[in-house]
Amino acid sequence: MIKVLLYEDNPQLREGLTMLIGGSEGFDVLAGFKNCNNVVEEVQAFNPDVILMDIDMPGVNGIEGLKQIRAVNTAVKILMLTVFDDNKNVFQAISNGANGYILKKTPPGKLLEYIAEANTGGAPMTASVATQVLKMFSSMNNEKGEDYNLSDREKQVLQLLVDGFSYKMIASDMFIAIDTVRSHIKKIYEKLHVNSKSEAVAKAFKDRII
Amino acid sequence: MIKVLLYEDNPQLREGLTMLIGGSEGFDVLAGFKNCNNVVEEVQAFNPDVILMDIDMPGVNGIEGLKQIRAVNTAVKILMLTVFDDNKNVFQAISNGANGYILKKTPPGKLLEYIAEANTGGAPMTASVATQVLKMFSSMNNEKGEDYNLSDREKQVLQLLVDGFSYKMIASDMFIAIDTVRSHIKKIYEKLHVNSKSEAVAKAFKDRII
DNA sequence: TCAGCACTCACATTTTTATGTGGTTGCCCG
DNA sequence: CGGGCAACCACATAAAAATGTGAGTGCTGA
Repeated sequence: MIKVLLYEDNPQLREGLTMLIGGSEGFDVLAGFKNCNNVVEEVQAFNPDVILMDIDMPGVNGIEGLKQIRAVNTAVKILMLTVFDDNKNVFQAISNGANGYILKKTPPGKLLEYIAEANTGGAPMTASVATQVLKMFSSMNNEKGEDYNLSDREKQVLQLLVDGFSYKMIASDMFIAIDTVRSHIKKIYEKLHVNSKSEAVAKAFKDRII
Repeated sequence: MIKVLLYEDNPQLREGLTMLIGGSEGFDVLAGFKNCNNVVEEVQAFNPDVILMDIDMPGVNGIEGLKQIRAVNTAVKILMLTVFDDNKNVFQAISNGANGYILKKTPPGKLLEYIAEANTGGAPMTASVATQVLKMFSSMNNEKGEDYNLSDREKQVLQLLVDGFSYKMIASDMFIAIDTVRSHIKKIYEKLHVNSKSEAVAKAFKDRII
């Protein structure tokens, strides 16, 4: 039995969802609320498996509610439910630990499926939302700079530098002499056009070499 | 009629997929290939709507194939198909413009649904993959974990360290004595729980202090 | 087969960092 | 008004890193 908590300001929709979900085999609607003003207390009191959270609500909105819940509970599954799949809200929601993001126009059958999916650790998303997420993701990560073509060994050394290892530690970790570590590092500096450990580390992060 | 192109090295699976998809109403399998060695030419010749792309193939693998296609064609929908939902591949795939990422264990009915969804601009994803994507996303965007409460001056010094400045340079840049730089840095190390410049730099990046 | 390159190691020297132990100012807040 | 703290400075020493020069091995590809 999947225990569901509802947050939705529209009384008709809230009723409708309660009927639909509560009337289905395997689902139980614990309660429904019209805003997130006491969301933390309510979640703690009811201890649901899945929360359906509308975004556009008066008072404390869904994103804010999501944050508040996540501040004290990272286990409960939270499905954002909204009319629009606007970029900003999607971004905010998933950045703050929402487990899924579905549109209100989702057909009833699908909705139940999504809730079940979220409950078992999935991340149900309306297709259009998924598309947005992928776009955001790829736009964020596309500018891998140059290659610097470090050799495997050099990459390995650089990784250890990033992890805060000293030359001595790297040497013992890689089973080579400390002087060998030195020459690797000298080579790395040449390739990255830097001349200190910390610059190399910074560059490794900036250019996502590691 | 959705025109589909298949890339899958396993002959049985390729045949099976061809049967399944080609035998379904509204779908047409144009061709199937066992590797991506001539992927660009093939895609241009057949001009499919959707490409099903296996990741683990000998020769040019699926990720590489994806890149090559995207270099010349950003319109065709590409669905990655794989046995594992390992982090690295998912990341690579979506960073390079895949439209979806589904596991081979996906039931036949779902598969057709996914292809149709991709064709209409959706981003079908196996739930476990979607979960991963959300995790990656939120881990990339989580606002600075701890605070470490560095003072303004300390933040300034750390910033210069990240920029590759030596103590001497920091001193002249900030118009303070090198010994003052030292004491600032010692304090920073205490607060960040590190004991070397490069560790501090790494932490600055990881925890987005800068 | 020969040049190029990655990888390995050695020795020496200088520079930079890290650590420790002091101290002085000036500000804010109880 | 006095304690706490950020910011400043000094001296000393040990450890680590950076730089230079040189050299052997083994693989690869022209």
